[in-house]
Order: sequence, then C-alpha cells, then structure tokens
Amino acid sequence: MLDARHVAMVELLFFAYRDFTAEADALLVDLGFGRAHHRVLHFVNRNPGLRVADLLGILKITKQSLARVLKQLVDQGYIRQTAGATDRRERRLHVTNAGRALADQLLALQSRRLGAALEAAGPQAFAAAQAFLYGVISPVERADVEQIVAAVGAPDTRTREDAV
Amino acid sequence: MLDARHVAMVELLFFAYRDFTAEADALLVDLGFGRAHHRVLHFVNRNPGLRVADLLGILKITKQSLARVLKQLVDQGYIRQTAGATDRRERRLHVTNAGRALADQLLALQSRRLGAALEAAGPQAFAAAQAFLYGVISPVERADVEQIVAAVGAPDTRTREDAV
DNA sequence: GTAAGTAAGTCAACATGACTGACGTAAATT
DNA sequence: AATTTACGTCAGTCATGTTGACTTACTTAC
Repeated sequence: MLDARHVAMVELLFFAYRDFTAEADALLVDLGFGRAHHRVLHFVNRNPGLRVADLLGILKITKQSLARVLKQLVDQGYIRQTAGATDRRERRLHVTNAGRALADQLLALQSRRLGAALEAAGPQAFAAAQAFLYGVISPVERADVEQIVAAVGAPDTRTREDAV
Repeated sequence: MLDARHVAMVELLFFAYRDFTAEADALLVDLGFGRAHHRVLHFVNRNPGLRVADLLGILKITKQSLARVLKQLVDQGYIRQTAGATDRRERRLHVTNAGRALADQLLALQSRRLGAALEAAGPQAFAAAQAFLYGVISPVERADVEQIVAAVGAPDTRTREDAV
C-alpha cells in the first residue's frame, strides 16, 4: 500500500489530464463553449441517435446541468433532436454538419496528442495503457464503457437501440 | 490520423478520470471541501515547503483561485505557512498532522484504485502506462512534472529549494 | 540608500458548470 | 383510466475558475 509507483501514477494522471484537455478548452472559449459542451458534442458525434438518458448515464451529471449546455448546442445549430421512431417521447440526438466539423476538429487535437504519446511509449503501450485505463474505471461501469468505446467507428446510420 | 484506437483512448481517458476522482470527491464533500482543496493538500503533502508560486505552476490556476482554497485549508488547520529561510517574502507551505492524515487517506483511495488497475493490466503495464501518460503531458511541461513526480518518497525534511 | 522588481495577499465583479427540489407535459405501459 | 417514463423547465445555490486593480513586505540592482 502507498507504493511510490502508485503515487507517481496518481500525479501523472492529474498532469496528463490537465494537459489533455487544455488544447481543446482553448479552442472552445473562442466559440463561447466550455468543456461540458465538448463532452456532449463528442458523445453525440460518436453515437448518433443517442438519447438524453444515455448521455446522463455517460456524463454522470444531472439533467438540469445537461439541459443548459445541450440547449445551447441545439440553439446554435451544432446538434439537432428528432423524436424516437418507436417511442416518440425520446429525443434522439444527432450532430449537424457544423457539429460534426467541430467535434472532429476537437477530436483530432486530442487524438493526435494521444497518438504521439502511444508512439513514444512503444508498440506494446496501447494494449497496456488500454488495460490500465479500463482497470481504473469502476467495475460496475466497465461493461457500459466497453459498449460505448466499442461503438466508435461503427456506421453513423445505426439507431443505437443498444446504447447505454 | 483519427485512428479508432486513438479515439478509444480519448474516451477511456475521460471515463477513467471520471471514476478516478469520484471516490475522493465523495469523501471530501462531507468535510466541506472540493477537488480544488484536494489538489492543494496533495501537492503540499508530497512536497513540504512548497511555495505558493510553485503551486500555481503545478495547478495552472490564478493566485486568486488558489488563495480561496488555500485560506480555507489554513484556517481549518490542515496547512500551515512559514516564512522562507533565505527569502522572507516566501510562504513555505506544510501540512499539519490533520492535513497529512487527510491527504494520506485520500491518496490511499486513489493509489489503491490505480494499483488494482496496474495489477489487472499485467507486469509490463506500469512502465507502459507511465510512458504513455508522460507523453500526454505537453513537452514544455514534461521536465517540471518529472521533477515533481520524482520528489515523491523523498524525506519530508528537505527544503525543496529545487522545486518548480 | 534609493529605486525597481518580486512574492504574496486582497478586493471586486463575473462566468461556468455542477447541485437540489419542485413541477409540467406528452407519450407509453399496465 | 391510472401509473410510469422521458424529457423539459423554473428557481435557487455552490464550487471553482476568470480578469483587473491594488497593497504589503521584502529583496536586489544601481
């Protein structure tokens, strides 16, 4: 317990996350958005047709907190809502072209940074870092996260009835 | 570019950090503290004699933001300040016994979580994850972070003239 | 020894993003 | 028909960040 290596990892995780978010944050302030908008836009972009309830489960915030940023993204034309096909109470969320462009731009920044870090860390780093990060996630959440992360790269046309 | 693996890492880093901080946050609310207090207490605990300017460089916040949380920690007896030995303008920061106890309790929570994640990820995971996280840190900051992380485990009696 | 620079603290005003609690509305389920 | 669910909204609060201006105490340079 209190292994010096674990303490080092605690601090490295803080510093890495601090810098991981800094670039995107700087780009967002010019648009009048914050990190909360980024998170919403990202997950809607990667999971078209996501429901509001799904987003709440992913972000672990209250619906009042989500409502504010989501409304701004909708009002400013980055996200649009459509009624659910089978359940018309649902608001299925999709990015607009502008939303996709912004989300992809922000993702490129962060993806590039992590890609460079993986490159520098060697060929086995991806598997190891992935396993490590999965291990950091609370066990009860792990299956949900696996579904979400695995959804990345799937076609944009699916309806995500299976989303968390 | 936009490798699916990199995108997966972007999301995993979000989820891992979300859960990494959740446990400690929950413990802190009962004391009327937040994550900002935790960060200050942690770095003062691990780097006794840290100066206010050092802390600002680590946390990348303004002195006004720091002043508020630092004042609360001092007023409530978790941190004490002493004048610098050679430069009496400096306020060298130290944890009190209560401060050390709280900092260690919070660190144990996070250290345990990361230790379990490293365990699950296999014997090569520490080196790989460490290299990955270092790579995520902005190049200009890397040397500073190395110094801070390396300081972990050093004796509490040193004066840290070499601190960032 | 005076002037300039530095470390830290402080006052004021403000923005963002979280929270709780209560309530409304429309649609689905029982 | 009654209940539950999905979502939205109103109102108030809190934590944590920001900018800008100013002060105090002390050190350093000329």
